[in-house]
Amino acid sequence: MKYEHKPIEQRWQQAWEEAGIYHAEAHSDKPKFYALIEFPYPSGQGLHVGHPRSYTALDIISRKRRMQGYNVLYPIGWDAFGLPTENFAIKNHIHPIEVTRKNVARFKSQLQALGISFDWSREVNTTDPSYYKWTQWIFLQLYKHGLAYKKEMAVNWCTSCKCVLANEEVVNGVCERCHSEVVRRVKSQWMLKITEYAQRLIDDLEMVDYPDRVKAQQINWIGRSTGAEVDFTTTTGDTLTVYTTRPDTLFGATYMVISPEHPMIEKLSGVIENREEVRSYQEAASKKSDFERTEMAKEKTGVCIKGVSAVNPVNGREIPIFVSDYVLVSYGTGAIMAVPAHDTRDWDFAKKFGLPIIEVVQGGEDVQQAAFTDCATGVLVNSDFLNGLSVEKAKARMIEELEKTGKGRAKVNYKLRDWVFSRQRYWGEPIPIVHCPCCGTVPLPETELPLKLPEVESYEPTDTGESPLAAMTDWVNTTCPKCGGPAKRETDTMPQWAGSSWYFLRYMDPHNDQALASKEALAYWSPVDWYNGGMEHTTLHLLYSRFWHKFLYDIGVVPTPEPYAKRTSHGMILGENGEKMSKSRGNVVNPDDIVNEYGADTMRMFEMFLGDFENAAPWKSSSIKGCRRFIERYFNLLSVMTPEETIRPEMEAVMHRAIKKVSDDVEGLKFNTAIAALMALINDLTDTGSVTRGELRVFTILLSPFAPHVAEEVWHEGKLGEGFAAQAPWPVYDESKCVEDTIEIVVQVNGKVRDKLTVPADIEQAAALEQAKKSAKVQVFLDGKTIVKEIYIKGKLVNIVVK
RNA sequence: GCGCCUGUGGUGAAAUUGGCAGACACGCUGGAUUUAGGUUCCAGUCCGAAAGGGUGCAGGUUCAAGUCCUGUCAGGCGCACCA
Repeated sequence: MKYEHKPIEQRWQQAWEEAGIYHAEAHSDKPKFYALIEFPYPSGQGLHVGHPRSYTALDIISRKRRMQGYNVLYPIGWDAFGLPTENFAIKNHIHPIEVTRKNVARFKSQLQALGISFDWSREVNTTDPSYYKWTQWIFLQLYKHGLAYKKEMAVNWCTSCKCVLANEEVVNGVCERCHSEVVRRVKSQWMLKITEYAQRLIDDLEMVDYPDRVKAQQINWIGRSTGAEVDFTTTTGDTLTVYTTRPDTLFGATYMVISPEHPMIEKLSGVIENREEVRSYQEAASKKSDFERTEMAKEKTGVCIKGVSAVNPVNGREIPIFVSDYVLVSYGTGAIMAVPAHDTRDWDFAKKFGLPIIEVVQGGEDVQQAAFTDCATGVLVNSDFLNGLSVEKAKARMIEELEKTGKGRAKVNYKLRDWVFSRQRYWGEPIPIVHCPCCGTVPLPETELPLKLPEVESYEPTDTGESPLAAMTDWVNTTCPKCGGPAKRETDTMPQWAGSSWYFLRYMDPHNDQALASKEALAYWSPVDWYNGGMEHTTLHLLYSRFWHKFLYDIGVVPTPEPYAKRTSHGMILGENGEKMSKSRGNVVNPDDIVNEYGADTMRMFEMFLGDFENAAPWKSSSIKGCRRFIERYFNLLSVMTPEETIRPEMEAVMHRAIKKVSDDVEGLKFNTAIAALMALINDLTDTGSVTRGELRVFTILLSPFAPHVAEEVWHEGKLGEGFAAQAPWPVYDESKCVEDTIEIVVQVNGKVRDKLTVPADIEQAAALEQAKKSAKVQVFLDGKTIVKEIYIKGKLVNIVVK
């Protein structure tokens, strides 16, 4: 019988579906296991080879868990709102609903062809009104708790998408999605107060099992810093508050800098002598894109504000105030005290404008030549009561002094900004808010959810910065839920991150129309036990959803403070040339071609065998054959199977070791070495020319999470057991059977291998050494030398050190 | 600048965490089966005749280092005028 993947894979996919064996049970006495992968955006390109890497990995885990007696939830859905769909729809004059429906159908068939054991009965779609009803509901709760607010502010505006972007979506000054220029625009935007959760988002990382690199990146992004706010008075009698992480250097402040957007400029415009100069600088700064403004190593620019100066609160010294765009309005107080001796940016600025540089921390080179920024070794000088203190102590002492005199206070700051939550596009969740001329901003009553997107012909983005929904007057004009008078709907929609911030909750109870999920379902399934996804979402989706979940926890909707107990991250699959796969590079591989030619089982094995799951791995088409060959060799075992139900004694140790190796490696995401172990095992089995039914049964179970279709076929053809292979109990290894009676140990002389001995596995030091010294090969190197030291590592080696 | 990761045969990679470097696979070489081979099977395959030498480079710790420490080079990822 020849291995033919197509009929085998079709047959079992259908049989599993009909039997519904991958459906999670709503109630069960079994322990629960919730495995989650990042649900895909159903793009027009279809499935990418990167998708199956993640999906197959957790499929293997999920299948193993089922076989270990867990009630497993491994769901799938569609993160289907988003710009590519909308743009495609506009270009081709097809409604986004229709585009989405088609793309979903394609993705679905592609995923089903891979034999991923998703529970398709719980499929969700973020664009489904019965789904986004609850996205809108969560928004209303955020609004009611003061965490959603509308604010006029400078935002990132993508010139191509014609839409605002969150800070997280701007990469190197360009749009993360389309790589077009991002400029600053002042707009009224809906914001979510993620900053309110900054500290908890850091602290609670302690409660979860995430890779260190993920935690580090989130902590970095949140960017906590500790320091002090210091109040400077101005010669006009106003207060200018700055934030600094180096209050110890306050005596070295020789000038101040405020950002071009700082409100003080407006306030003091009457006394500023060089108003025009300042104003034109402000204008120039506002025209710059984020990229221009933050470009590295650029020349500092600025203007000295004439007619007003600041007074250093600790020494009464009067110092000039500058306006410069190297100070950001969005961080701290938008104003700084400049200590050029100990800050490189201030130093650059001071040098350019000829400002004094006063050393207050000793220990570096000449501060006139370069700023000395090392906090660890310096000692304070020129600083009155701080003189002689270490930087660390001086910081504490200064804060104490400031608090005592009321001129400042300890302060913690975060780089994290609030989340810009509105988008000026059609294909997103409408924000359920009404603007009433009498009542102001009015939330839609929950009973009116979902607020559906209007079905219209045209939804092109506008250049004016208004959402396309604004043009749909029938929809926009409404009545105020509060006073009943005429009012207008909010026309911005939510970003794509909205629907994905809570989708894992919906899977727990996907058809509930009373709540986003029932209390019972949430209590049973929470938290997600294992979430695998890409590193690229670390400071986007992963952070956003942790924020939403914490909020939902606070208002009593969900039972756990963290959504995901364990997070792992797969590496990217690169093109065969080692570069990122992309159309322009011409190195894209279509997963359909592999599935057609070699079969889903080979495709799955191959992607898992590629390399370390957590690191990037280049595609290597030549090794697909190796996986296919392995599956064929396995399939052919059927023809040499003998009817014995037992495992032959000489196979016992290799068998148990393979069970242990595969079981452990799967848990540690070491799929490549788990497969290597299966390959080694089949080599051992085929060396003997035959296999017993008992051996083939164990092998089939071990293989089935990786290559479920062929395993199922062999299970039935070989009559290896009742029911499906996919439901067979996972084998348990016997530690005592993993070891052979005799082992080989290495004998080294001075660290060099000189002989290998076959000895009883439990041999003790004295016996091992004695036998080692008897070896003729070893004696050559001992001859005429004195033994200085003898080392014995049990079961491994003997090392004799001679002189 | 800050944070993180990687560097091992011709190739993708392993190495029980300090104990035989190169498992497993691809490729290649030779042989067998076959009318044929882009099939299957068997043998070989880090370099070197050997002694020996080999994990980006230079040191160090250790009986023993791919693994630990110091320095350095190269590549990648994230953040970045965050005071």
